Amino acid sequence: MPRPTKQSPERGNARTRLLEAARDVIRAKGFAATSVDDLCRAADVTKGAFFHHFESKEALGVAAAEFWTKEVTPFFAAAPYHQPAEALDRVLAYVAFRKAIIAGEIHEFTCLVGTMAQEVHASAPDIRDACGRSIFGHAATLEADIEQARRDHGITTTAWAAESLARHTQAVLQGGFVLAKAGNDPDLARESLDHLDRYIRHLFHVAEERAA
Amino acid sequence: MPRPTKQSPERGNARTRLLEAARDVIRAKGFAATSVDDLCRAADVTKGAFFHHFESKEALGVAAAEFWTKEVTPFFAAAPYHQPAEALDRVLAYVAFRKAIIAGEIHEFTCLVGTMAQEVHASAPDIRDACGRSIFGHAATLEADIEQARRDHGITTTAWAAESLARHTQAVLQGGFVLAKAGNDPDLARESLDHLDRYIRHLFHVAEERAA
DNA sequence: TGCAACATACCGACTGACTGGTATGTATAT
DNA sequence: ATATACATACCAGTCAGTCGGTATGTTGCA
Repeated sequence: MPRPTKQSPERGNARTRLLEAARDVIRAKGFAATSVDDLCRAADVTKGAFFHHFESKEALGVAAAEFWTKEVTPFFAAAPYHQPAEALDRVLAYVAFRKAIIAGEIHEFTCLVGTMAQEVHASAPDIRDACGRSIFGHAATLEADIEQARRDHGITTTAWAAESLARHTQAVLQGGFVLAKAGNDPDLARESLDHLDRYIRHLFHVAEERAA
Repeated sequence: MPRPTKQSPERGNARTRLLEAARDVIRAKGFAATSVDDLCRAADVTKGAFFHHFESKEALGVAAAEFWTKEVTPFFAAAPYHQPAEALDRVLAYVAFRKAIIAGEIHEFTCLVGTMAQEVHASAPDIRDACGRSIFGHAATLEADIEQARRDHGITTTAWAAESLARHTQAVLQGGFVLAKAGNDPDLARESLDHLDRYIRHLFHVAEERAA
């Protein structure tokens, strides 16, 4: 929709710059504490540009969640955890990959949509739902491999379903992020992924030494 | 410190009323989106009273986290999950208890300090640290039972420590809350606790049918 | 016992900075 | 000519925080 502009063609259009700023600033400060002016400053655009592209701050929140989805979907689709031939190995490689990309500052590796959902769940249902679609949509990308792993390993229990385990991986991730923030230590997020890895191996009756 | 007052002795003093209001309003709206006036209105006190008791909004945030700790500590200390004779049963009963108290509206059963920590982790270190003390202090109350269960069941692995598993229970809880908010469905929090229960049983090599 | 001196607990009008949002104007591409 | 993509100035409301004041209880001394 937006055309390239001559004012700052090297940095993309104002809409994209605002969404990138939202992704970065909101993860650090939260949605409510991030003002429209903060975003304009970070994106180096004026307020007129902001309200040209977004009808309201809440509309930007929805767009930011959708932008996040559009960024992470190809990122995970291209990630190396899909390579193992066996489905369970792909699931374990996913967990290992999520652990590996926990690096740098906390606001850099944590999840925009988890942060926003927790903050606005009651006051901005549109943003909350966009965040929900992002999280559960991502969880759904794990289901096929989990289902295949169940078949491969002859798992027939109805105690847990692939869909449920997929969601649980996201809960552990989000919870790890909360603890990492509360303790100001990224290792706290990694630690819970180690437990998740061990849990999944238990579910499929494989030893911990098996390579992911 | 505060003495009883004649102006409104029936509702407790202004400080306590403000902390109760903070506990309830911040869980629903988030810290940044909750204004001092919101809290004064909810607590039925004036702004003068607010700033008489709290030097700043941030100071209230710290006090609210500490108030939360002081409320939940006796609540969990008196809970029935301590009754089983065997340590592992107490740990499993804790998970079952956390699942059982997920009831009512989302903002009623979710965790104040998890919510606040996620929101202010970078902008208000004092609040973040108070939240961290609350979460990790609560986690620590589980360590003795987990350690005892390890001994009872002859678990000698160094792959996971009692301290780490205790923290992981909190991560699963916090992550479950995030998913419940994003999906606007408390069942999403309960679901992850079922996985946690199954994980712990796996770790101690006990069947799922064992009563908690 | 009485009373001055003080401390605590609150009240609510006020301030200046900042908020999300708007109105209007202009440059550029088609 | 018209639509898009901005820019600038501005607005009314809200924000955290301040300040002078009052009501009520406590302390210590005569």
